[in-house]
Amino acid sequence: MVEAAAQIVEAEGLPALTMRHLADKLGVAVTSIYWHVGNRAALLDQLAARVVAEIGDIHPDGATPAERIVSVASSLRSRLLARPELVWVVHERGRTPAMFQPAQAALAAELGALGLRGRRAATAVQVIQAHVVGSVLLERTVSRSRVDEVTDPAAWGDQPEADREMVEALSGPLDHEAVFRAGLEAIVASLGP
Amino acid sequence: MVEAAAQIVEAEGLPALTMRHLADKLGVAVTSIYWHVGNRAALLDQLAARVVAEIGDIHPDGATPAERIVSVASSLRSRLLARPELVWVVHERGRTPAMFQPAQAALAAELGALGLRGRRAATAVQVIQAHVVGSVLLERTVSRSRVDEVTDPAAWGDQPEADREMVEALSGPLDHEAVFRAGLEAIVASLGP
DNA sequence: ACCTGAACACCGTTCAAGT
DNA sequence: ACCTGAACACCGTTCAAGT
Repeated sequence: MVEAAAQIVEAEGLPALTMRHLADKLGVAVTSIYWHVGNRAALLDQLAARVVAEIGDIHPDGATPAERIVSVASSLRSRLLARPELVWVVHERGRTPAMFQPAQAALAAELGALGLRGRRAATAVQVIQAHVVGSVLLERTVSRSRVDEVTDPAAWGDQPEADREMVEALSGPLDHEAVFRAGLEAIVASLGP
Repeated sequence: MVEAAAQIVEAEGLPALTMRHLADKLGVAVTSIYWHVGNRAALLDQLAARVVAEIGDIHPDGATPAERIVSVASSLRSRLLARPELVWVVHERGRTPAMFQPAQAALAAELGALGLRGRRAATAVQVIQAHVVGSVLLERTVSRSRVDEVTDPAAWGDQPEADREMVEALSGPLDHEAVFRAGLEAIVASLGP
């Protein structure tokens, strides 16, 4: 039942998850769903709980603290990218902090190994988290938008002295992986002594 | 009419913007709205266009390129934080790239002054943009969530060797401004020679 | 040119009724 | 314990009809 709901959300988007659509998929009357889950909000909460558990299953990898920080951030990123619609449900139900808590704990341990403590460590955890979230959101944003807008360098037209190669790099297909890595490296570099 | 819609969205949230609610506020029949704007999607597009124009009105300030980069990122951040619900409409209507384009152009100019060109400059623009977006999203996320979750250090309980002061800093009220500045400084520092 | 009410298909949800 | 159909209040939207 929750599984069927998850399939609908990931395949057709959250708006497609109507109680009637779900009932049809299960071959059951709409009202039967209410007996099992209460209502739509409760159903979304169960969906969110699943994703929170999945995303929270962190396994840091690497020989040094810096490598393990990159590892945690990278796997967090790829998991968020793998289930975008369900991650959105988590956010909408206000469970984002719970989803990120295990990654925060893992990052905290590595930052401690780097000698960072207290408020400085807490800030570093959040900077890394913001970078992961921001780059994932931008990557998803591009895939949502109309191509003619992302691709059209004409939007830069009123700046004649603009760097042509850069404009093209920002207008064409973006290298999200490179952006993610560059930002992460800058952050990790700032942590050192 | 678009103004009334904007007020509803910012004050009561996007779900509260129903055609009937808007008609009531305007003292008019529901169907009259359709004559003016077509349908709900078109109304949201007009709303989005307004916000895109507002957010896009960038005025870099500062004596050095680095200072002006910080200025652009900071004013972008505060504008996004000032109208969260309407910014969300922009995102949902796929106009996020248009909303950020002027900031990208301003950042590009400053990066050029720092000697960055081509793909490297394009990546830097996106890293900065991701940082702004990520920190804004996290700040908004916290205000949405149940307090007991954000505040409860017990979630860290299974890690006895955890840094107490850091856990408290991550559990209590967060200093979003500090996170924003720390990340931005790390990124800007990575741009130099 | 602008506004209206009636009507339609679609929502989430409740409830009494069945097995 | 589990499922059902009928019914309700709410959506967005269309359309013929008014001024």
